[in-house]
Amino acid sequence: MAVSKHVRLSDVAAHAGVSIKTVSNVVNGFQHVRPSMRQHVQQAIDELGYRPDASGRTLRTGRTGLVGLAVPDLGNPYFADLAQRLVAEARKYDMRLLIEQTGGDRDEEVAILSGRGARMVDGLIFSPLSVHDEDLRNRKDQIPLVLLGEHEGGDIADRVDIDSVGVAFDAVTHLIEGGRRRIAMLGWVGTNTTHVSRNRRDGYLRALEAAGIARDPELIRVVHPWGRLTGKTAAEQLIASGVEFDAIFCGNDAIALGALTALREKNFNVPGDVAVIGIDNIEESEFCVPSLSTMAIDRQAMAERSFKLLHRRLESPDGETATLATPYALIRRGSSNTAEG
Amino acid sequence: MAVSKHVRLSDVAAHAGVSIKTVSNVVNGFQHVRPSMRQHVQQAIDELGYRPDASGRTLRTGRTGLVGLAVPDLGNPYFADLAQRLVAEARKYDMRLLIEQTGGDRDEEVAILSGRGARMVDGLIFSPLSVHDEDLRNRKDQIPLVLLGEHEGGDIADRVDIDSVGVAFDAVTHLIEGGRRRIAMLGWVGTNTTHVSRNRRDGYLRALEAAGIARDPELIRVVHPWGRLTGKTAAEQLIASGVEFDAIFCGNDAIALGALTALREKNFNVPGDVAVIGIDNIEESEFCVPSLSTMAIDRQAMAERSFKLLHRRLESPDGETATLATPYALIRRGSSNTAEG
DNA sequence: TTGTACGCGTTATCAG
DNA sequence: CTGATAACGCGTACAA
Repeated sequence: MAVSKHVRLSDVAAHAGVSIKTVSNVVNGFQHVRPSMRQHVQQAIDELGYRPDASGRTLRTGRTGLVGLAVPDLGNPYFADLAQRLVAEARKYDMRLLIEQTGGDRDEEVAILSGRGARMVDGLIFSPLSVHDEDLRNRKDQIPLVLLGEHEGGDIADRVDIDSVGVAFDAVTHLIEGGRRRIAMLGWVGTNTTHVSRNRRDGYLRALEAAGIARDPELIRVVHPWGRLTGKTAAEQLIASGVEFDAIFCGNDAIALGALTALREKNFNVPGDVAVIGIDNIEESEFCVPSLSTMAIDRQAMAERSFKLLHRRLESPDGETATLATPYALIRRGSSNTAEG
Repeated sequence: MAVSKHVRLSDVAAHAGVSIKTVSNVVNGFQHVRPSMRQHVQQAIDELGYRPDASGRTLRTGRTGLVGLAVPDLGNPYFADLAQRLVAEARKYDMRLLIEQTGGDRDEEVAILSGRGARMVDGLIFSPLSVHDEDLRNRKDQIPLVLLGEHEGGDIADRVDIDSVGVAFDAVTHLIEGGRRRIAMLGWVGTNTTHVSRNRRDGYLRALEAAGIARDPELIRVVHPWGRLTGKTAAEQLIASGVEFDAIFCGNDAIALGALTALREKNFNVPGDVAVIGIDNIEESEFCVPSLSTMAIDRQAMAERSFKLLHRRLESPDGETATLATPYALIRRGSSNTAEG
């Protein structure tokens, strides 16, 4: 230890020959300080290299300037991109982001909801995967919460909503409009698990129904967890099962990229024999061969709206909760371009 | 406001009919507390829903339990993967990660080095891009610093080192051993900028020299910033320039993926006509067509060693600085497999 | 416009 | 083994 003690507000005050209050006024950019005094104090601050202490300030004001971001996995390009935009957005509000990874595990998600240990963040932006509505309602922590993703229950918290049913509906409808009738879905995970899987399956089924196409349970394949390798395996099993199919709708782009690999290895022509579409529009989808048609979900809008909601909630903690919808759009690329087939 | 005041240590103490110190002892798992007393206090804690306050604790102990991570860009899969591992590693030390994005901008990097605003982290893990040695030496902030990446100056701080010269040397030597002689490099950014570019160029040149191959300035192409699109453009310009080449060594995988796209569009056969190798081993490199040969840099080891160094420094702030080397290895894949050509 | 004094919630010292 | 009390650094009534 020993070497360098911290420079305190009182040290600056002593050095400048003024009171603590005056230094504090200068540091916090208070209005009514004489310019000459301001300059004098600023010089003392610079000379001593004073920098305000976060904990003292937090203890006094109750604000940390930190926002928690809880996502399943930063290694997932979708969440990495989202995190990047949220970090950038946070700076506009003079805040910083504390990252938590849940692994999509329910216990982990619940632990984070209850604030894991310490009141350290002013708010939490949370992209849940396995957590239940009751967990959300039962949470002990009272800090502002913004939920990202599937809209499930009622007005538990502010939300930035992704209409997965609509997204899936549009994706599958695009395949149908391309003349496909035997459309497989890769990405079912079972009834008891994530909303996102269920919603995307619902959208898939509704699109089939709207087009008067009968559903075939053989075409709905489990993928768990959602990833490139699991997607590839599921596609291989689909092929091996001998079921007839002319298109694959995938729960996300990672699954779709895995499916593309499987199809290529089995010498299927995409999109000639089989059309493929994913969801997320991760960067790679634009560059793979063939390029992957997908549903773009506006992550920049998600980031901006998350902080808009959070900021509003910090200003007035007791207002009504709000839900903001996230724009999405079909991206037509090679994997579903029947003109090329 | 109004609704829920925080539950303090003293509230628990009053509720349990004991002193603050005793409650604190229980909370912090102190040794010498009677089991019956411990249970009694724990019950009071649960009933009141008490949870310790981070700022008060920090103010007293001087520890925040937060570690800053400063990287150029989380959207880059390399840094996203690194961040993911660091977040996971942090939890083993009961710490959390605060993410900062520098954009590789020097001013931004310097600002983060001086602690931007508040003493809020116990240490900083920093992957610099543009910052100079003098900036590192001049930094005001005294918190423990772990530098990630190119080893440049002396013992400014603890380091987790990447031997970029050696990495590039191995990559280019692999191409040479495959019979290539006209090897282009995509990823030069000019003399005044990042160390990583300079070091990888040095490795490239040394490998050529070791094999007795003359260097050709025409083959060294600028790419800035390092990305997929810029890589593709640089490859297109290389092709358009009419220079003869039979291999491309790329500064990183993103550039290489862009180059692969350009080569495919111009109907080059990879690896038949042109072999390609990158650096980083991002996930996509394994799945693209043809799969991309690359140099794997052990990011898991980097994450573990970063925290090892940080922890050591927190324990003994005045010890000698250490530099730990990061393992790396050649990953042979389709893009350089001459047997397939 | 500037100075004084207090409290935010925690941990550490030291006496009992 | 437990209790009283003093810091930690800051912001802010309130007084001047």
